[in-house]
Amino acid sequence: MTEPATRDAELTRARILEAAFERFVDRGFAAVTMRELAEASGVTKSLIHHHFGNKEGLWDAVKEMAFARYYLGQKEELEREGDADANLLRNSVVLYFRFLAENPRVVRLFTWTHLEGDSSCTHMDAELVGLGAERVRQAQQAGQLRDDVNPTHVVTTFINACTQWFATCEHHADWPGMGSDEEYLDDFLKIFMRGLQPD
Amino acid sequence: MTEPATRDAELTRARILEAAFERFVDRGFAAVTMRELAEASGVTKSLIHHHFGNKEGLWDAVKEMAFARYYLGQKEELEREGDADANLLRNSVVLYFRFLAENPRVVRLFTWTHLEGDSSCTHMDAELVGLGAERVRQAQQAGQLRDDVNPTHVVTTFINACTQWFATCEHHADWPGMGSDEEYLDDFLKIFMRGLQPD
DNA sequence: CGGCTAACTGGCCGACCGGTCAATTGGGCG
DNA sequence: CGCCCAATTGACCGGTCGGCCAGTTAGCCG
Repeated sequence: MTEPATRDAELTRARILEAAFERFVDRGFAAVTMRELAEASGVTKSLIHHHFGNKEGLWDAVKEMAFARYYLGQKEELEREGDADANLLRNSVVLYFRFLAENPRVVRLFTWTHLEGDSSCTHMDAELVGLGAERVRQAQQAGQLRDDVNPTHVVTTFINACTQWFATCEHHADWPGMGSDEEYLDDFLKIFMRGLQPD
Repeated sequence: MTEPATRDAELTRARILEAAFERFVDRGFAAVTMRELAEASGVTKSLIHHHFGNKEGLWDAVKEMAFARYYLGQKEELEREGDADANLLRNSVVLYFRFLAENPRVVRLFTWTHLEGDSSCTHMDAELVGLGAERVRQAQQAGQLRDDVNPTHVVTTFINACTQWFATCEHHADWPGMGSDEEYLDDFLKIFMRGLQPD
């Protein structure tokens, strides 16, 4: 990286955060060293301690930053929508799937976070799922979706099906019979949307 | 742990593997030390090196053991079945879901493995999914399932929906609106099975 | 201009890491 | 019994870890 012409604490923090985000998400908290992060962000190890306290503090800051980006993006999409009908649900699935496709690091970040039992994103996630579930509930009451399933489970089902797809995509990329991202999405939507049609 | 009365290489290996499995799966490869594993399995660090070469060798052996258990169990279930109809698919979902519920460490093992980009289980997984997809294809040809979806995607969809549920279960255990394992499974099956009904 | 504070550096520390090696022990086999 | 080899031990190694601290530098404000 190019050196900053002048001292800028905010810029320095951002550069450290970006380098740490990449590496923590790619290889995991324990496998990344402070020395490596210092070199990658063009500062000294001591400076990272100065700004973030210790390694855990840096990791927390990385997660907070990434979660905030994710949360704001998702919430914006959720609130942009109009009437709660079947098409809205379909659209939400597509948007979520596309978001994950374009932000593979987010999937990995959530995976690491869940593995280490960190619950710092629980409330954020709960709120987003709650908003989605409310839309499903409205569509159920409008007779647009079958109403004998828990709206929260509807949202969770498609989140799970999308998230796990990208969590394992390198793994099954070239299996026989496995299609592309878009083909999987199409087939999932066929099953999911017909499975939710009212009687 | 109690000490072995007599020297038994096979038993020693098994005890090391078990202690390593627990800890690697709970906290990840990089966060576990050889010293800790030695103490936990009641042997010296040198003995672990004697039996498994180095830390990576032990991790590989742990994965190999766990994958073999998983693979044999799943294959047995897949081959026990009778005619390929809709009910068989439903039953496969239930069996897979129950297996993950009873073996939460397996979910974590796969998650770690995927995160670190290890493809050692790719062929095993591909074979199991292939077997399942073949059953789906048979049911499609028998007119028991809709035939305008890729059979591999059908299997992948339910695997993803089940796996990710358990990968995040601690995370959403007490969210408002979220039901129990069985309630989620019921709702997923409602959506999934109706979504796959032939026209 | 001068001083104060925060940004930033380099060197150092004790702890602990994975791994090695020579020595010891014990069980099985001729 | 006595040999032999694998199982097992404990001491030790060089390297690296996260963190600390005393000192330096640059911008900002009065």
